[in-house]
Amino acid sequence: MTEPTNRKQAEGGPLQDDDAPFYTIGQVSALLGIPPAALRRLDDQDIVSPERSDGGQRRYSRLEVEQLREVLDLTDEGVTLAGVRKVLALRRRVESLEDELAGLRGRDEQQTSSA
DNA sequence: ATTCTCACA
DNA sequence: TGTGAGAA
Repeated sequence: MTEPTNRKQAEGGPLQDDDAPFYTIGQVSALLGIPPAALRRLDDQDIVSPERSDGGQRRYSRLEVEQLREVLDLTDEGVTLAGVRKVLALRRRVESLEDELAGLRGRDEQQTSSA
């Protein structure tokens, strides 16, 4: 294996490895090449809001860093923060609809196979 | 040394 | 969006 396969399989919630490692705002800003102030803006605008630890400092997870990359792609293309928020809302909407569809599909398979 | 909030241009 | 003051 060339990659650290430490991925959990069946976890009972949003408590995965991608949510565990927390980066400081400084690390993330260096990693993404954007000023800390920009990260704080994103948090204030409810686009990517990291958890806070002890003294109220932002702690970014891997997942949030990835979300940040997506946001940067959009803003680089000229999408405003308000627009990004809408894109994110639509993205969540699609996910929930996909889940709902998966559920309906499962129910339908029961009927179809017993018909 | 870092990060936080708030304010200003 | 970037910068700086002042506190933690």
